[in-house]
Amino acid sequence: MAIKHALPVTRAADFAAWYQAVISEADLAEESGVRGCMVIRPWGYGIWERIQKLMDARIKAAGVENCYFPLFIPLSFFEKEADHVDGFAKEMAVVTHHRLKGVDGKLVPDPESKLEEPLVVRPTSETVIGQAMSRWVQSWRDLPLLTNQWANVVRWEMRTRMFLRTSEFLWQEGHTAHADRADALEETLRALEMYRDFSETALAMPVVAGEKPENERFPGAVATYSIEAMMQDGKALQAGTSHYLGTGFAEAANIKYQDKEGGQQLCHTTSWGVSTRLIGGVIMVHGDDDGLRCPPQVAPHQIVIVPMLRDQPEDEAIIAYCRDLHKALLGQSAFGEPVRSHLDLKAAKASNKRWGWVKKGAPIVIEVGGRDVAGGNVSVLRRDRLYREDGKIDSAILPRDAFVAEAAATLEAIEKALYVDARGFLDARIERRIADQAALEHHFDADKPGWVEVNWAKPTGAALDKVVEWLKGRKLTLRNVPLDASAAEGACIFTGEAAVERVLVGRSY
RNA sequence: CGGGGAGUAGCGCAGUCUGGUAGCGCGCCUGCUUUGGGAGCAGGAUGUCGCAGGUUCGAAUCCUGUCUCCCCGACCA
Repeated sequence: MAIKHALPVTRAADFAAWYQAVISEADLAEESGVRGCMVIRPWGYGIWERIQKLMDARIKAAGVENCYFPLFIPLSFFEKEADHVDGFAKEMAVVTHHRLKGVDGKLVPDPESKLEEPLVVRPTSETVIGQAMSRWVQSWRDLPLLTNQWANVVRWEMRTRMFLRTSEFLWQEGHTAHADRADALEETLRALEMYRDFSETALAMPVVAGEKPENERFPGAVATYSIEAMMQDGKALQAGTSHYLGTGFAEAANIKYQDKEGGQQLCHTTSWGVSTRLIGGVIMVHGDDDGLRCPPQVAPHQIVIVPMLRDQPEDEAIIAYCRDLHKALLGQSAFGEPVRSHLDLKAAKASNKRWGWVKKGAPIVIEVGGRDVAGGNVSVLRRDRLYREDGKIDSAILPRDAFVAEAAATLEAIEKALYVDARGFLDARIERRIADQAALEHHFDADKPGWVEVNWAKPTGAALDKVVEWLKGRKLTLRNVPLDASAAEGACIFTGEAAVERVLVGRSY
């Protein structure tokens, strides 16, 4: 008998529709009525708050300090860095007036209130932070300058998708200034490694860290690095980026320091960020046909207790038993933090509550009925393995005390199981033996083909454009050059020249 | 931004061609029954038909404009 899943559409039937179903059925986010902008609901925002908390701790541990910079950036700041302008000019929201006026019952911008200089809503903050850095950095003793901000940014995207590409999104942007190239590059790679570790540890989402090819660089950057995660449809998602900006932004914003010899030197700057896009990645890496499977470290509630109430006198005893269980769980510690237990006392039918938490992806759902109370047991549902082999719900009856004692270890086991599954999926779908373009093209005819790692000569300029054009015709993109790839041997798959490194090719979001 | 599709109750839809004052399923509310579970029966509530104009005695329906969403493309840290 076919399993009756909680979602109206399966991944296999329609991956894009499934993705949207998870977001809506798990109450992660919804449409806002504003083009490209979403309302992030408590469960979705709760995941973001967990991401913030864990990432912020890592950022601070690296000696980076949080600040806050303005949402509005004067147009003139942007004009100073040519590549940066080119990169973002097409997608900026611009504020031109500061007052409205009633005309025929409608509110319109008051022509009298036109701004001398338009303000753009930040798409990223290199320019305005650079402005501050130029004041903060005077001497070599002020370096390195390590700052970060948690903020919203706006990019007027042509095509938006919940969490993956929204006009407004939430992120953190680290901005640092250094005395020389080596120090700045080290910071760039430190941030990249921080993202790799965070993604794989906290989100159980395996990634490939590497350097982006020239055509994929951040506008104005000298080098861009990324972590790339593989979604269950085989597409790549750029889940985090880190840029070495050279001295371009320092030049534009006049970030200079006096060195030990008394000379004036330009700083080398970096910037790096991860965003609410990570949540889209978690959905497409861990979700299944019953909804989200939320990694325990970022689950707002790790264990949800659902009392099986029947409007009968024994309900009181069940609730008391659940409260006691809830309290015992809160006293446990998993991943070095108190366990996040939630007692669901909402006046809804127990079975509906259970399926609601399954769809939201709560790692462990506990059901407690009269018989459990009598026997001192709990009924345990692990979200990472919902069904038994026969297709029935895999609900285990365990002694209460044993469950409590094992709860933290179980959460850690779930986190690990999610990672192992996703890692297996990723590793099985990186093809490294393809040596010519015909085979490359053929490979992507398959279902969920994943990525291909090939030799290439790292062409630049027009030669690179030609490669990118060829790939584009097949809906393919260059993802990154993995830092841990083996050395290239032989000819470039695209140009036939001697290969210098290995690059990942795949479809992407 | 170009091509295509769509907006009617919380959700999914019918009704639109052929204008006559809004309906179905699920969900929701109430009651009864049921009880290791995604229940059954009965009754009930919920809509300025995306928004704004226009045509008309009369508009969910016809016309114009506009907003939002989905798919494809272009674009895209």
